[in-house]
Amino acid sequence: MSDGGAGPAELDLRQDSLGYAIKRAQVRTYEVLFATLGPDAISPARMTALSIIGAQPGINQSALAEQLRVTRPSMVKVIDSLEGLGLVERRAIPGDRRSYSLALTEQGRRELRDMHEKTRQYEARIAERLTAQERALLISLLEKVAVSAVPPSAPELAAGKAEDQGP
Amino acid sequence: MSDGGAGPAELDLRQDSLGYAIKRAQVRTYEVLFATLGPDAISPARMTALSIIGAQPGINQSALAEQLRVTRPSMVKVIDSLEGLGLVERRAIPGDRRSYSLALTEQGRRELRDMHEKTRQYEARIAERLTAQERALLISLLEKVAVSAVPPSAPELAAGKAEDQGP
DNA sequence: TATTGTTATACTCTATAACTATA
DNA sequence: TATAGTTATAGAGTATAACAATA
Repeated sequence: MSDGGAGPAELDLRQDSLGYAIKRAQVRTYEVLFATLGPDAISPARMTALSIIGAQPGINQSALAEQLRVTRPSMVKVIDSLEGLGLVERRAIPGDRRSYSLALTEQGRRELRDMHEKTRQYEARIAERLTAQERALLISLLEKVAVSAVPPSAPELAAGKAEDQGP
Repeated sequence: MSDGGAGPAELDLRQDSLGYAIKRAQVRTYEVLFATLGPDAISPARMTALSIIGAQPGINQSALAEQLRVTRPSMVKVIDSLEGLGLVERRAIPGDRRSYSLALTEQGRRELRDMHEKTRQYEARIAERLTAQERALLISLLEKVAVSAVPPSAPELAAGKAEDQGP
């Protein structure tokens, strides 16, 4: 084959690929998310951080970093920005002066409620072609993928390429 | 609520969220992908570019950029790196000296075949908890999400935050 | 004029390594 | 010694703007 082709579609990596189907859906949902939230929205990782702090007030940065799957240094910047926006507070903990207790400010709670309303629209849009049953089924099937086993030594290998967990 | 909490889990953005379920599954599949491919693998975007060039030999950079959903300047770097690795060639087109005809080299074809074998393992791993029927169902449901309508003016708003399309 | 590819530049996000303070 | 947070630095990936060559 002198034209540089690799032959028929057998070698098309996108053909019958669950991984590709997930990635494509995720890219599209992010397009819808950004369009729904508007240009001034905080990033998905920040949204999730805000949501976790709201749901688990008092959590510290290390535990939050673990849940978001980012490193501690990366977490610092996220909290810095959320604090700079007046959405989150670092509060001193009486018993342990090494760490902070993270908490939402009043403005943070307002922002979270507003985000919750906007993400309801977003959720409706990305599921517009699904019945309620299909949507629930899709979520449960995705859960099964999300708990698939990572091969040995995977965390290390994947370390440099990880992505944050976002809505 | 003086502890900074936002109330009960109603405001947990990750609760009953299709968007979050998709993102979580995608993050996990990438962990498995990187672990399966090993540390020296080319990036998912490069893999997809290679696959598209293999399936559509002669495609030019602009058309490829469109399929990968990246800008032309970004495409230049991807092709530069694939050419630097000896996997892809820019060939002159007799009729139009503005653009190149992209084609795989022999090494590029070998690389693509090798990637195809590795991604088979990867696909098996991420689907390990699914039956064949569930896997097919999941893909078809994800397709419905991937074609969900982007709200008005979405492409512009999402432009600065887009991600590449990967396997 | 429109299209293709390129360069220059900058931004966001993430990581690793080394450090300080505290336990 | 171990843990929490921080700083400094670097790398990958993406974008926009401006430009040259060609159609």
